[in-house]
Amino acid sequence: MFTTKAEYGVRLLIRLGSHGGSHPVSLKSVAEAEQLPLAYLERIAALLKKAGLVTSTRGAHGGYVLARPAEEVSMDRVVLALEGAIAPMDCFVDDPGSEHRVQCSHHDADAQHCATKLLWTRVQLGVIASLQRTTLAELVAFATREPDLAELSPLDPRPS
Amino acid sequence: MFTTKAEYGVRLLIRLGSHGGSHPVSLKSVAEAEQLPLAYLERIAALLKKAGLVTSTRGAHGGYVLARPAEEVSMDRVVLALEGAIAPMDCFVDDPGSEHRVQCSHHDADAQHCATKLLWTRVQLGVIASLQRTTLAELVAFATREPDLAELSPLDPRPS
DNA sequence: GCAATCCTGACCGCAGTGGTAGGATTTGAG
DNA sequence: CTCAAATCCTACCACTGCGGTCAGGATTGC
Repeated sequence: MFTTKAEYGVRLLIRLGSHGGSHPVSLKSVAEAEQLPLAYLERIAALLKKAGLVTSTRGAHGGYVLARPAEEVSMDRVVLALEGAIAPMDCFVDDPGSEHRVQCSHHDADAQHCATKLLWTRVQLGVIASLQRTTLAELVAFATREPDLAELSPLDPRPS
Repeated sequence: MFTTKAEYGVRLLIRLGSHGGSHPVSLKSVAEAEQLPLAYLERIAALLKKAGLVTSTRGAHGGYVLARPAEEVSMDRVVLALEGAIAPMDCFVDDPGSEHRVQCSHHDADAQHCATKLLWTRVQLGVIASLQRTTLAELVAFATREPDLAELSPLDPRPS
């Protein structure tokens, strides 16, 4: 359904949200803490930047910072930026520009009363509603509590 | 997210539900009516039969019949039978036998407070809830009603 | 017997995912 | 000024799974 881009991208945002925000966070540190490949994470961060969810500063001691406070970041925009679309069926492209455009496999005039369209529309609304209800701040709070497993530095809960 | 197995399988069930149910419906007729490849549809029908959603009669004039009335068939069981799992993330396997078993990428004890787990759980519940609310009878009624009513308001979001 | 139909296994092209490689560019620190 | 740290960018690639085909076998009504 969703790919690892969404998984890794959300984890990256949680790391940025857990950080104070005074100075930027490098992808290298996130990749090491989350055990993710750095080169792959770079391309994921590019998606988030293109969507305006993060800002970047290049050069030494550069990195990424959340463009807006975590409370104002709802996960539907995040997943949309990372996955490109939120659609339960591949023939089901949600074009935000126009109204609800649906390219069903029932391509012709038959598509007007395509019954599966009704089903996938409900599923899509269910997914988007679940994502909209969740903010990044909520996930950050969930990730940083229960500090018994990471007492010394709650931002760096590496075991071993 | 979902594959064409779900799309084709649901359409097959709608065809079976639209039929009276007196005598079985052959896959060949459904394949021609829906413009689907017969050999592929056969394997999809096997999934529905294995899940106990349809019954089959072999031989000449054989075919498939709904195992239960369409009102008692909720779409979550249908999609589960066709897709094998309803999970927003590949590391997210819903095992109905035990409790919520989650194999997150944070594999070890760290998975206890894995923040993405919270997000994907909500999405999964949203999808399953949307599917559970929809019955096959509802889709059959939507598919068999007059087309002129559908053409007037194709975006008609009436929940009825 | 024969045709229709369900059933089964093997096979296969293709697109996308997940990841790598290699570099180019910008910037702070010494 | 130089170097290292970091973001950027493009191309490349192995692998998996999807969508589909093919061939054949098993079962039944006429």
